[in-house]
Order: sequence, then C-alpha cells, then structure tokens
Amino acid sequence: MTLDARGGRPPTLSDVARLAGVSQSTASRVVNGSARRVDDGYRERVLGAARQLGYAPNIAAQAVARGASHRIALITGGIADAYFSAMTAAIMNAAEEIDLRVSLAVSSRRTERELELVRELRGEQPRAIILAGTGYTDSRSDPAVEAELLRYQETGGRVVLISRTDMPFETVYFDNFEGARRLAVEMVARGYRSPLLLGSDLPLRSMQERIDGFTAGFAEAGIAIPPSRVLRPGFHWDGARELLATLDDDVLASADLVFAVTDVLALGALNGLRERGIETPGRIGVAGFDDITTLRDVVPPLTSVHVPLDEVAAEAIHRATAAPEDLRRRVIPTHPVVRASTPPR
Amino acid sequence: MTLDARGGRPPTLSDVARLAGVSQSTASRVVNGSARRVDDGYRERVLGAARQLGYAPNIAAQAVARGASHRIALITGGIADAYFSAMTAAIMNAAEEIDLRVSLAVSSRRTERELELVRELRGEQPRAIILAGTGYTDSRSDPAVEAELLRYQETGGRVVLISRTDMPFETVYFDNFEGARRLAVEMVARGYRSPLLLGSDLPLRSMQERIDGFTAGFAEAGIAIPPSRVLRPGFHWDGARELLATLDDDVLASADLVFAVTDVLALGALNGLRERGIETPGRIGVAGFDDITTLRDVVPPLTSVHVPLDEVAAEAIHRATAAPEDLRRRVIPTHPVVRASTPPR
DNA sequence: TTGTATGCGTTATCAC
DNA sequence: GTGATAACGCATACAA
Repeated sequence: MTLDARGGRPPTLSDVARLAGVSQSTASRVVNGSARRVDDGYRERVLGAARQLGYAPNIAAQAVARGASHRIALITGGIADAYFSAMTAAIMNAAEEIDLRVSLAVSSRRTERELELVRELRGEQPRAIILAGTGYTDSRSDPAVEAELLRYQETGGRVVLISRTDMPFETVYFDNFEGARRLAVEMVARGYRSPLLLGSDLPLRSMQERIDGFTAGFAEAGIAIPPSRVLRPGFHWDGARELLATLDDDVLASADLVFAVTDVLALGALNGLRERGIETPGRIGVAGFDDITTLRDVVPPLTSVHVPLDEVAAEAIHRATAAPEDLRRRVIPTHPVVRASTPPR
Repeated sequence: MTLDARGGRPPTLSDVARLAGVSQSTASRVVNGSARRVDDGYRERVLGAARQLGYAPNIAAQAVARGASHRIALITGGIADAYFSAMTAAIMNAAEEIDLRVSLAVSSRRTERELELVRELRGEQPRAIILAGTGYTDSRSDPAVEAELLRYQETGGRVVLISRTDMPFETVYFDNFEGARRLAVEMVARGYRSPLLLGSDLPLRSMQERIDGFTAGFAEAGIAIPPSRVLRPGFHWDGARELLATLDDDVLASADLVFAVTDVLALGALNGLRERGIETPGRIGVAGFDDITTLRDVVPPLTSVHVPLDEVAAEAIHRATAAPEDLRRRVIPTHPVVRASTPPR
C-alpha cells in the first residue's frame, strides 16, 4: 500500500483534505495556523492525514497566495572569505530567530554580477534585499544596480546596505574611525611609536576611515604618521604577505608595528614578516581589524578591533523588517581587543 | 509620472501585457523563452514594456505554474567553518553553471535541526536535496531524517550525500584512505619515522579511513603505528591546539610528525606546538587533510591531502540532476600535496 | 466553525 | 503566431 495519493508527486493540501474528509479550507487552516480555530476532532484528522502522507506545504504556492514571502535576500561578496562567511552566518542566525529564510547570493565582488543578482532576487519577492559591503564597489557602484534597487524599493521592497555608503538606502554602519583611533591610543600606551599602515588599494570609504582613525589616535600623542608609511597592498591575504616579504629593509627597520585595515591583511602581513625571518611580535607587532573568530586565534593571537557582527546582523534584519518609523540611524560601535600580537614595548 | 501600473506592488505580467497591448500569453512567451516564436514587433514592445515597468518574473508563481523549481537545497554543517565554506562555495559555483539556485541551510551539526530543515526545504520543492557531511552524524543519523528524505525521494525528489555514508542515498565520496596512504608514503620517503596521529573523537567513517590509510602507508615501510600514538582531540581547532599544548613531553619527544585528519585540526596542532615553544617544522613536521585554500597558506605552508572540491561539487550537482541511468558510483580521488610544513628529515 | 468560490502570477493547452 | 481559458497549490472573503 502506497501512501501518496498521486504517484510520484508530492502530496498537496487537497490530498490531505480528501484523506481527512474535510474541505481544503479547513485543512489549510490547521496546517498554517490561521486566526480561525478548528474543531479538535477535525484538527486531529487533518494532522493525521498530513503525517500519513508526509505532507509539506508548498512554499511557492503559499507565497503566491499570500502575495508575500518569508524570505530576505542577502548579496554578499563571497562565502569562501572569512569575513563574509562570518557576516553571512551572523545574518542567517539573526534571520532564523524571526523565522525568515535567507536567500544567499554571491556577487564574487563583480558589479555586473551584482546587477544580475538583484534582478534575479527581485523575482523571489523577498521582504528585503541586504547587500553586505563587497569591498570593491564601495565608492563606485553601478548606477544600474542602484536603479534596480530603487525599483524594488518603490514596489514595496526594503533595501539594506551593510558597511557601504555608495547608495542612498538604509545603511548599517559601524564605527571604523573610532575603533581604529582607540586601537591606536592603546598601541601608543603600549609603547609603539612607529607604525606601518596597510590600507587597501581600492577607494573604499570604510577602509580609509580605519586609516584615518588610526592616524588620529597617534596624532593625539603627538606622533604624526607620514603618508609614506601608509602602504596599499592588494586587497587580499597574499598581497599583504608579498608586500611585507619584499619591503625595503630600511622601511621595515624603523617600524615597530604593522596595522592592517582587515584581519585577513594582518595575517598576510604576519606571514610575510615570518617568511622574511622577522620575529613577531618580538621585533614588530601586528594588529588588524574585524576580529574574525576564525582568524584571530593564531600564534600569536591577533590584536584587532572587534566588530560585533551579531549586532550588525540584528540591526540589518531589524532595518529589513521593522516599520519605517522605528528606524533611527545608528552607528554600531567597535572596540579594540589587545592580544599577544602587540606586547608592550 | 509614476511607472508602476499599480501603486506599491511589483508589476506583474498582466501589467506588462497591458502596456504592450498584447495578451498575457504572448508576454509570457517573450519573457521566459518558450518554444514558440513571437513576432519581432510584438517581442520588442513586450520587452520595452517590461523594461519600462521594471518587471521581474515572480519566481514563486513560475514554480507553481511549472510544477517544478530551479532550485536545489544544500544542508551544510556551518558556514563560518572553513571546510564547509569552501564546499558551499564550490557547490554554488557548480549549480550556477547550469542555472540552478541554491537554497542554503545550516544544520550547525545538530541532528534535530537537520530534521527541521529537511521538512522546511521539502516545501520549496527543490530538484534535489544535498547534504554535505556534517561531521557529526556520519554514523548515527536520525531515522526520522532518513524517513523524511525517503518520502521526498518517493515523490520525485533526488537526495545526494557528500562524504557521508549513513543513509541509503546517492553518495559522492572521496578516497580518504588512498589519499592518506599516499601522503604517508611521501612522509616516509622524506625521512619521517615516528608520526603522531590526530583523529576525531567522533565515530566518523571518513576520518577513520584517513587514519587507516595513513597507518597503512607507514606499514608498507615496515613501520607500525601503535594505537597509543593515535590521539583524538575534540573535533575543532581549539581541541587540537590544547591537546598539543598540554601533551606529555615524552610522547612528543619521540615524534617527528603530526598528521591530523583535517586541516583545521592540523592548524590547531601547529599553534599548540608553537605555544609550547616547539619549533615547526624544524623539530616536528605537520600535515593535514582537505587542502582548504584559506587554511593552507600559513607559515610554513601546510602539507595536506588535496580534495578536489570543485570536482566533488560538480559530481554532486550531476547526481542531483542527471537521469538515473547516467549514474555510476564513482569515488573522487585525492592526492597528497607536500609543502614546507614537512621538510625532508 | 465549516465549506464554497475566487484570486494570487504564471505556464500550458487548446482553438483560432 | 496569437489569444482565451484552464490549470498549478494555496489562502481567504464570504456565505452557510
């Protein structure tokens, strides 16, 4: 005896209703939890039938009937990347708490791909589209993407940006400047006097703010950081590693600290220094930014600026779902976490 | 002048058809690419109207009407984890190539969550559900999960397992034993004689195969690895770190190599050794398994066994979509990659 | 409380 | 080639 009413196809609500001997509406009311109450006898029978058939509600049909989905779309730069994985994980957790499914899309940091994705995702009629800073398009996003998002917004969608300020939408931003400034103050207190800064070769506002904040922190102690000591390796691990491994001896000789604008870069730098045979943190301390869990636990544990991703994610989900009047612009604070990679000098 | 025909709601195909002055059927034919041809004049007008309205096809409605979606569901152990991120990225890439969207769900390695997810995902009517080895439930999965998946399969779905053999479904498996065996042979050739093995404290078949393969490789050279030299730290980074950092001196004294069943564990071990002040690879070499890109580039670069995730992903997508007759059981080969973390002795 | 009827946005089957 | 019309699976306003 086979269980499914119609061979090879998933059971539908009609199948359940028929087996339970009730109308489809009644079946619908018990499986979805409508406002209306259903007689306990019927309720039992429907539930039993559903279980017996192995019924699972067709989400697409529900979305069509309801005219709205329980999804949000997340466009991220890449999931193999430690920063974006952590961010994605945080957002999925936050979304799960309020029973929102996340449609994940990866732009691989290509603007044209981003446009395609926005188009595609719009078709899923998500409650909101969240774009997590891709790290490439911060200052020069495609106008077509903006237009597409604007359309989406005009037709009832919500757009939330995380750590990017290149488009006029709700933005969750964290305090890059202040976190870096406070880190710099800590570093000065620990005796560091001559930092080398690793920025980004891309014109990213968030990264520049970290440079500026750090510079400001040292300036408070009367220490100026000349532009020549701000280096701009390629955006990734290997760029930083190579830059440090091949840097002029005399530049390095006078440095006692490397501050990189991301943890990934900091680790690249750390490895570049090691390859070169320079003892860290013995001769040169290393500090990063982001405080990604999977990255900071190296030897020596990495000093960094903590970005509370859970908070960022919660704020993003809030902006994605809350009533407009509940939205106040808020910058998430960050704070330095000093670890063994920057021992007192 | 506002563009949308109906204020605040996404434009529908009817809106497009109306604006273009054609029937809904014709509009449908041009926007989706049906078999039927459409007159070029009409075609242009429909496209124009769609562009003007910023039309995006409602995916859910398409899925309902077509009776099938263009999605596959992926259940993975966690995205903040380097191994699973890499796997997820590979699968999303492979899926993208054949225009399949991936619904990502994270089980956080909890079996009961896995059951919930299968239930939920079934509702999306995906073409297939892929479960990437969670690393926890390999040998003792929940019967309820299996039953649920069986139901899904009976009603036309496809189930694909990656690196787990606990349930009777299509499985993509890679050659843990042979990869580890060949790595062991290489290590012997490089002069290593007394390895310490880091397994898993969980009864995972794949992990045991790596231990067995490595042991077999040494056995070929006449070197037996006594059970006492097979350690089982917690499954993660920190477990391995702590174990190595606190291991008895005499156990360590006689060892010249640490082989861990995953790269994550290997890095934990590497850091544990460093904390302890033991020089690597000078005094003790370190090798892992998986060859995760984001993990291997440390100092020293990590010797590992390469698992071709792109191939694994392609195979999984193939099994998820190909006709049943095209399926032949195939084990993906792996191969050792020797790097600086295991210099010749 | 329950059932009937209608609608959601789309595709597919049919005549034209 | 094009356009009515009937599905698809589900939710809901309304009638009973």
